[in-house]
Amino acid sequence: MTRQKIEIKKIDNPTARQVTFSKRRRGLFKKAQELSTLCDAEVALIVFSTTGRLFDYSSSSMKQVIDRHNLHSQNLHKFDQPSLQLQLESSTYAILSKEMADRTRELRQMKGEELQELNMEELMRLEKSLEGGLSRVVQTKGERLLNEIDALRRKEAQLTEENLRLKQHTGINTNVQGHSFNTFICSSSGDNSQDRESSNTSLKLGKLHTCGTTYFHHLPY
Amino acid sequence: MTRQKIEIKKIDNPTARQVTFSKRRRGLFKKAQELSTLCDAEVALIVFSTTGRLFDYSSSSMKQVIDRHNLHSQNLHKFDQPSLQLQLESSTYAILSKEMADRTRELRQMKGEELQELNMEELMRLEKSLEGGLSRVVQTKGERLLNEIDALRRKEAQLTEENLRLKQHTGINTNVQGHSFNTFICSSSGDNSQDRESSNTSLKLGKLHTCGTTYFHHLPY
DNA sequence: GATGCTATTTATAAGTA
DNA sequence: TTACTTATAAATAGCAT
Repeated sequence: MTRQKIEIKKIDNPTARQVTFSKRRRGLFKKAQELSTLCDAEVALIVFSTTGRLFDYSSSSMKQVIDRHNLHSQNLHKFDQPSLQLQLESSTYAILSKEMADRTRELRQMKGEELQELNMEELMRLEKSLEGGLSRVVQTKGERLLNEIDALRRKEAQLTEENLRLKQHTGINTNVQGHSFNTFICSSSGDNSQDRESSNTSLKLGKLHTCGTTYFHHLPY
Repeated sequence: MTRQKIEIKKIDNPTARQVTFSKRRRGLFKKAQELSTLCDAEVALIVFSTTGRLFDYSSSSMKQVIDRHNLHSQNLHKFDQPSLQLQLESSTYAILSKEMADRTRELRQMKGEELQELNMEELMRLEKSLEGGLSRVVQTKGERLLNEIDALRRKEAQLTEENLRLKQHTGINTNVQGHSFNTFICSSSGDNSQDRESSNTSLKLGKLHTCGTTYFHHLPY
């Protein structure tokens, strides 16, 4: 394909054939890998040289891909096993397979793909579902963060107290100020410096919920 | 590899990913075939798209290549003689079940359930995913609605013009008022009785409005 | 989804080391 | 066999349809 265009037919010269095999094999495997990475596809490639050497590649596991391939192609000739057991298996497989397809599609749609096949009503239902999920996720995240903050604040209080006790014991007089985490994080509103107990958690939760999406994005998480 | 060099990592845009998949898949299969022809090699290639579609190629027969591959790699697990067919099937079944479970869980999590088993990082990733999906859904909805509105406007203009012409021809002086569609959509109580065309679309719009999630607020997505 | 169109990037046939 | 080089053929990313 370069210095000179070549015809696609078996290369006569064994040496040249071997060289070409080596080069093109690499190219092929590279392309296979790129396809799987770029397009999130499952790829398996098996090559035997004339001399019988094996080269293979699989984006996941060769066994998995081959199994999956068997599944797909067995649909074309699934008549060849009168075994009842097998029949049952294949029918459960069919059911599973269908459910799988449904779920996959639903998942992709929740990620905003394949929307063209939805009508307006379904689109709105999807939107509602996403809003619901998002709101719950955001709330969970908020709760999680508040809990951590609360825990930290307790620890702060505890440490401060301990500190104080130590200072009294040693008679050293250092002035250590404890920052309120509230103030630190949500400096928007009033002065919260005196609430060191969890009582304000519920309050904050409500606030989170109301405020909606981006809340703690500036937190060091 | 052309207009611009691309990085080999999963393509974010689903549409672009699909296009690339289609193009590169062809290229890959062509190369596989060329290798087998030029170098007299035995080649098997299996590709599953993200959507689960199967594409395969084999220079001889897929079964033959896979069997040969098993021979070579069986050094690693040559103990599984009982029934290769059954083993394959039951393992595929296991794989399918597992995938099914994964997908079900992911789906539930997108709907805001079972969030407790996610750590903060996963939670944030989920949030991002939801935001992305929601934004795409909202955008699709908006585009769809705008298109309909546009179509209706055109029809309105056309009908109005025709109406005028007819009136001039017949000399009849009927007073028909053309509603602005804007007005039409936003007024909940209006009298729509004179819309004789595409009444079903108008209806849909009305219904949508009633369904009333946020309406055009999201359009600029 | 696919197809067609470039401007570029890649792959690679031949040859050389 | 493997590793470079180079001129050229192929593949393909980004767009438009």
